Amino acid sequence: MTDQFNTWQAVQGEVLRRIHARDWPPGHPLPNEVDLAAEFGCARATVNRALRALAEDGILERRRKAGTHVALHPVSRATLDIPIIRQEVEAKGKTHDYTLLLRVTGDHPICGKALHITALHRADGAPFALEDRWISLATVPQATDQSFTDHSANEWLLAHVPYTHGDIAFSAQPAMASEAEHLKTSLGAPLFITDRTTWDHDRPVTIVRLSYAPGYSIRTTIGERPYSVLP
Amino acid sequence: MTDQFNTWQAVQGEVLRRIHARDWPPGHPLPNEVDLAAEFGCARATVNRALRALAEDGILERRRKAGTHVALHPVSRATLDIPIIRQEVEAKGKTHDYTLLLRVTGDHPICGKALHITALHRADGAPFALEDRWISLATVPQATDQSFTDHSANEWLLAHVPYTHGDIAFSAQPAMASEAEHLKTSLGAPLFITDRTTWDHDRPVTIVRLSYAPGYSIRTTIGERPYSVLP
DNA sequence: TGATGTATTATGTATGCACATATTAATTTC
DNA sequence: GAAATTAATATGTGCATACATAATACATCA
Repeated sequence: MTDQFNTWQAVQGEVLRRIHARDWPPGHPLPNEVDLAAEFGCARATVNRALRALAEDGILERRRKAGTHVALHPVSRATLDIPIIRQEVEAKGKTHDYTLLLRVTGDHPICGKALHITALHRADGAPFALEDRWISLATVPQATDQSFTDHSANEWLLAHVPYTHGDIAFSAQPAMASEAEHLKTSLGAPLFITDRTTWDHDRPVTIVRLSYAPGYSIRTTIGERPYSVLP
Repeated sequence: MTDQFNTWQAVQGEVLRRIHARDWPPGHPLPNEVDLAAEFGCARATVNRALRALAEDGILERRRKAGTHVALHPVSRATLDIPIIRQEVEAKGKTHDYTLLLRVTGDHPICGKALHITALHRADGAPFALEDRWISLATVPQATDQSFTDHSANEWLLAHVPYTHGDIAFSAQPAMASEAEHLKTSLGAPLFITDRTTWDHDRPVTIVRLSYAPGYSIRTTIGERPYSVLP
């Protein structure tokens, strides 16, 4: 016990320091929790807390009995916060504006009988994103009562309809005629697209495609963590 | 204590169930940890573990003294795993192939004196992604000794050079002349772009732009979690 | 030799307790 | 009445202990 590291952040900082200093290079096994706890002069639970957090970030790999190793290929694990569009626009210091373009009922291969909505989001008056959404009426019958003229379906759904899980895909697609028209860009211009499907257990809730105006990007960070909290 | 929920997963499942069932709608306060522990018949630490995990996922918001509330706008929090390109290609069941196109030294506004590398990644022979990279020679002098003809800089850096943090941006950009040529697509075609910068403390390590061939998308899921692990 | 069962081991997690800390609410002071 | 002080409270975290569980390593047996 050369030093005292008695908070889990301090332990985590010291482990990170050793990894960065290449005392423990990629693939290298760490001492077991009991030994580390003895060395750091803290409880095993504290070491566990620190190592578990690092494993969740993809920096360490842990297997029962096999022990803890520094990840061989430390996949950059980034956390994306996907806000509602109004918040996204307002976070840029611009005013959000919303126009409903279409609201009809129709059939969708996944949603079944569904409300089909198209809307345009603007930031300071300029086109920001085009929303093309299907809301399953089997799962969300109360959507029929909503006009979606004042507030976006995005926001109303989050606040009033629960979901258990979903999936998102990001891609780059050429602007189709309707997209080019509403986003005031040229046909075939590169658009950043997000396709999202959300479910409540096994029932589809909504399927939405957001086409962002040219110049849009999403940003995030990797490995940003309190570093080396010395005791 | 109506029922016994003595694992943190069981507690988490029950809390999620109540949120989804709208017993606790968005913005609603939860009972404090002591009361929940009494109700669930478990230790407070177990409740804490469950609620902390939900807060990390953005489902709950917790503040000391103020208590725990169901998130008002449960921002979809998605975790992206950004693998090295070889793994990404091989995960699709294709064979990865790599060609170094350029390797010169030059100056970069952020990296300073740097190694400039351009390379093409292929999947089953078809262009997959174009890599345009600067490696700071002040931070990574040993890069000079690497030819980068056999293995990608991507992989070598991860295995041999530590970094503490970085940032990533995703966007859609029209193909420039060199991109169109190497990715065998037309000028101005929509490309999915990732720009990444990594740092070791305050020193830049590498700056890389990956331009993916048309049709590429990244996918992830939200809220995918073991649900309702009953006791 | 090869398959199978068993012991060992490192992590995973529950418990009860204690104290730390942030933040709100109440109270006092000017 | 406003500002500063104090008290109350919910979460945050540490510790020691115990047992659970997964996975490896070893021994056993056909």
